[in-house]
Amino acid sequence: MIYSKQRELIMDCLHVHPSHPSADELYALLRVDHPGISLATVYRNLNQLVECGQIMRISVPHCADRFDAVNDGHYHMTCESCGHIDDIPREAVPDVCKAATAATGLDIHGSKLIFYGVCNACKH
Amino acid sequence: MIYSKQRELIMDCLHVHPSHPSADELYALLRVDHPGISLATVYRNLNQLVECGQIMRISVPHCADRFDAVNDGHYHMTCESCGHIDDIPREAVPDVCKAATAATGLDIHGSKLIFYGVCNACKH
DNA sequence: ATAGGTGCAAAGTCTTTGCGCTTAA
DNA sequence: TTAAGCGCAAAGACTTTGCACCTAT
Repeated sequence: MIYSKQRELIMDCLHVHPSHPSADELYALLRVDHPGISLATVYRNLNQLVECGQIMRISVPHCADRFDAVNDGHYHMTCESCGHIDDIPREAVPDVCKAATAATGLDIHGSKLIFYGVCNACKH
Repeated sequence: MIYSKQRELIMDCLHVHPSHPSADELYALLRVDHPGISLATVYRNLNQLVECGQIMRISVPHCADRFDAVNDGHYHMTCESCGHIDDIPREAVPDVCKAATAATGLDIHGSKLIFYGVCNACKH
């Protein structure tokens, strides 16, 4: 993967905004300082960065994908009230793949897990 | 929810085809015997049936939703090779919500979990 | 030099919605 | 009778892609 200024900007932006922005939100953020950047470029680079493991894709059914610069296998909870996404550490969740493999004998390679709930800000 | 012939047909079709069809696949199946049915009706009824808990929606990121007439909280594995969806019994997987709630103190209401792997037919 | 990246606009996929007509209760 | 459902076609949300130009190596 050869260097590109745009990819660096996207990576930086994700680091500065750990709020799990969507491609669109990222695009809006980037355009402030780089009005020439294109939404297609944002999508293309996000896909590349996910592909090579530098970032993490958060797929919430029926919502735009969100992205996380921290790719350490942690999980996420989406707030049903405000849409905010909380991080849930990896250690908080048992290894479902291992369990399902042991119980079924299936050849399971991975899984996607997303939690739904109410964030602390909305609870109060 | 008042009775509708179309909804009954959709429900029947889902029972006859436990292969977790998508709205489109269901539409194609239904049209064989009921050429007048509309795709919008299929979508509307599937949403209603999910809403009232009669069927289960299977959301695989970046794929059309699939539907399962058996709504007992079991899980699914999508085959990375052929797209086939295997059932994984509820008991095969630990209660991730309880674990995550205990570990984080967050107010977690539910979760979506999908497995990726290779089905037995493709493995051989 | 050339493989890969970019911006733009168009297209693609899946799903929902507005509307006038039909049907269950 | 009237609230709910239907079929149709149009629109919506999100994402990808084709193309001509640009840039890193």
